[in-house]
Amino acid sequence: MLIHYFKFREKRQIIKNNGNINNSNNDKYDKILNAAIKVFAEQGYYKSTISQVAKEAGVADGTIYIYFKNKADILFNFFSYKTRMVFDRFKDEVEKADNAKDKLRNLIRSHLAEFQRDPNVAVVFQREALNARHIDDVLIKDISKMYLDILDDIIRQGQKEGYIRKNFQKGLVKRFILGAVNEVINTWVVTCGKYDLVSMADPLVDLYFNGISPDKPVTPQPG
Amino acid sequence: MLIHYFKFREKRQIIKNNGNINNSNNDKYDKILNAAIKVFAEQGYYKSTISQVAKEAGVADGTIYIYFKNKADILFNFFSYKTRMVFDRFKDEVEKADNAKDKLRNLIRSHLAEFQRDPNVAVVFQREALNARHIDDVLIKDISKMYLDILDDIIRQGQKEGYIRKNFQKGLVKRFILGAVNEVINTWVVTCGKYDLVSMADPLVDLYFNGISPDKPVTPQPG
Amino acid sequence: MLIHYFKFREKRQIIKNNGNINNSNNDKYDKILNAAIKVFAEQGYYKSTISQVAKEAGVADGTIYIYFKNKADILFNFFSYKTRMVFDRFKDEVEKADNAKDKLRNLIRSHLAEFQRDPNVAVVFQREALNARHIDDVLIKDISKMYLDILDDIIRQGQKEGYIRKNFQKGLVKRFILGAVNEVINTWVVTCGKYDLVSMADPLVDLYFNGISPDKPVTPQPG
Amino acid sequence: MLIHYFKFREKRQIIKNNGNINNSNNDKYDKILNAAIKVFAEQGYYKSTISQVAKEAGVADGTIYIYFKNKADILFNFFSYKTRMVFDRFKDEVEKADNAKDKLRNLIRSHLAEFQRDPNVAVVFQREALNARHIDDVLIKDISKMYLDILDDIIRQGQKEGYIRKNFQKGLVKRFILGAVNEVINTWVVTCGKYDLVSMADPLVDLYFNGISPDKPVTPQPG
DNA sequence: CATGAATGAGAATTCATTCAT
DNA sequence: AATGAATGAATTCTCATTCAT
Repeated sequence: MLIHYFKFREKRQIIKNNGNINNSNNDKYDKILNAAIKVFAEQGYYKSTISQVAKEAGVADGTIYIYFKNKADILFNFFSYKTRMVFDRFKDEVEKADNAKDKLRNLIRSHLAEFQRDPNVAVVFQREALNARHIDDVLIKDISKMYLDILDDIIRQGQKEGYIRKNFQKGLVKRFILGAVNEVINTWVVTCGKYDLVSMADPLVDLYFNGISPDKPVTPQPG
Repeated sequence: MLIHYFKFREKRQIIKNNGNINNSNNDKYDKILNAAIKVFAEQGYYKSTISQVAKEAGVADGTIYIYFKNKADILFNFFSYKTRMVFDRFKDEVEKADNAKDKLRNLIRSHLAEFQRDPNVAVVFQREALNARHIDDVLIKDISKMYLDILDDIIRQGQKEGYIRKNFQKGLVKRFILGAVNEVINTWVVTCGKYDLVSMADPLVDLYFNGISPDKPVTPQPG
Repeated sequence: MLIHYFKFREKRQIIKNNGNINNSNNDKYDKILNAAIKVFAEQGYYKSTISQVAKEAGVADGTIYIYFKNKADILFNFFSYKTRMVFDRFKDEVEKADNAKDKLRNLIRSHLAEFQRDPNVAVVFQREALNARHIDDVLIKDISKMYLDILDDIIRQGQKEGYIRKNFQKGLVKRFILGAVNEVINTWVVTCGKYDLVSMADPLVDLYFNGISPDKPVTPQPG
Repeated sequence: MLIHYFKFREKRQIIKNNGNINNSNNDKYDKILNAAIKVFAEQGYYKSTISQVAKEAGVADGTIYIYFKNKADILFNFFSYKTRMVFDRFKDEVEKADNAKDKLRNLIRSHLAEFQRDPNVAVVFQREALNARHIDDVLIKDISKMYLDILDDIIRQGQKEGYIRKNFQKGLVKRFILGAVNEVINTWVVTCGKYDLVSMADPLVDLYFNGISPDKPVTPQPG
């Protein structure tokens, strides 16, 4: 599926790049993708119809099939195009910090900020990524891995630096971190964005590092 | 919606209880529900068809409509009947412990054990609960709340006992705990249950309490 | 179809007469038929279900198939058994009068009285007879003919007696009379029996005989 | 329901009017409606299936749902679109005459002519209007009322002019007139249009005005 | 005879996708 | 490229009828 996708993507790249900068084709691609995200966010992927997406995008039903292979391909493009962009931004933010602690803080902050900035993307990502994960979609696993790889680097660095202890399975810690952010986002989404999501970043990072215990018994542990 | 459900449930109770112990009606209700869970787990709710569920259950398509109002009602019954049972068991396990630390450990353990015991239930619950949450389903919110209420009690008790610090938003901590277990379960589900899920309980609880920091306050130690 | 029916009827006669006077089988046949009439009257034949009829009759769904070949057969029995009884009573009433004028009045009176007495029978008869007529059902045509034959006799006698003029197609006059009563009944049915139907008999017969003209120019016409 | 209908109709008007004179959209709407009328006439509304209508119209099943909301809506459109047209023609014909007698004659003539011209319309109208009347359909009652209102005007005028006597319930007379035409049409329909329906108009109107009595008051004359 | 759970053929309806314009 | 009417496969759901108990 992924291979097929990239073949297809290639073709689209041609479409997308075959002209001037204010490429109107590219515009339409984005218009449809954004419309789809909105509709998918509101109704879920399966309950959404191509007609609804077309209407939201202000194009004819048939036009969608010029820019996307089929309905599933819209979701596919969402994950690869949209989220890849987002994850790249995460990486950039992480790079800006020096130590693991600040890197993790930056990751969580930009993660929450990104999803707060575009709740529809948040909804679709959170919901459909989970679906796709269970259905075993190569692309999704790829994308999940991107995030986990960022975390991996941070943890490794943190352990070197002594900010992070070493006596645990790294895999578990990554789930622990990712799961908590996701749940915070999901809850925020369900409340329809009633509070400031980014303000959750610091308390959350605090919990990551120090847990819920009041204060730790200080037994010295060499780094 | 919940009220409607209970009215309907009542009717089914009559069917389910009107006979001997080897009640074949009850059998069929369970047979269909379990078949549905299996099919839903494999394909997702929307891609699953009634015919597939019927075939899996070894009954005719029409038979399903004797025991369930419609396709959605199967999911509805799954959440209320199946998960209510599960959550009651969680509560029982929690009760068995005295202090908050042990209670949380018991909760996480039984949670992981339960889902390891029946991975299909796990898959459907994790995936469709999230879907339903975004679509605002009263029942699902009810069920989510049950879990969060258990956590609430534990945290409150832990704060009294001194096991848990007080300087945080309780809401955030609950997400922090729930999100991490969920992610651990999801990951396990995606690997098709290749490792022992329950063994994750203790390390996870350790992370909840102590976080990822080493046990003593450290000064950054360049690697 | 009619032949088939009588074969079937025969079998039922056996059922109906195979015992004591308070034959409980016969009771059940009537109970179902009456329940069906009520349900059909409320919802129409096609929208009514066997389950509804069974519930109304206080029997199990399957029991209906002991007394009736299938759903259509219930309607069939309604027309043959119920309406045949009614039409026999019409004939009796007509016989009680001597001259054509009184005979027609008696017919119309008993017709309206009968339908007023049992509105459900009226509804089903009026509605389904028309349906059946267009679908060309032998039995229905038979029954319609019974009524028209009564009318035929009356008109013939009236013409002999000089009460009824001769210069018209008899067929048309019969439609003219039957159509008017039917419409009066239908209107009454639609108003849910809000007024006294029988009181319409005399004015209607007056219209049959004298029409809507104020008074006729008297040109002598030898009988 | 009527309101809902007009909202829907509006949408269709857009479809129907958005083009050239040989509007193929309009064609298809008519093609389906006429096909439906034919199929409904042959089998009755409930026994007819969408597939049959589609086949008769030479379109795919799904196409029907572009032009009609659902199966019931086809019947609905038949009554409002087709019969409204017919009734307007009735009114026009009535207007052409001066006195009540001629007006009634024109009404009956055009009524019979119209139904003779298109027997399928006649069948469906006669049968389904009756069904709908018992089920209480706003539109049908509306349409029935249109006819009764025309009659009302004629009777009122006739009473002023002296053509029609005054000593009766107007409601009854209207049923009397309508019922007779309907029955004449129904009988003609059942015979599959074997004779000339319009030729029944004059004798029928004669019966309306003069009834079945001979032209002078008679003393019973034993046959 | 009576029951009513089970059946499965059949109907309405939806909607992704195509293709002539 | 863009359109949107048309398509028909696929799905849900109903309900007359059967048959084991």
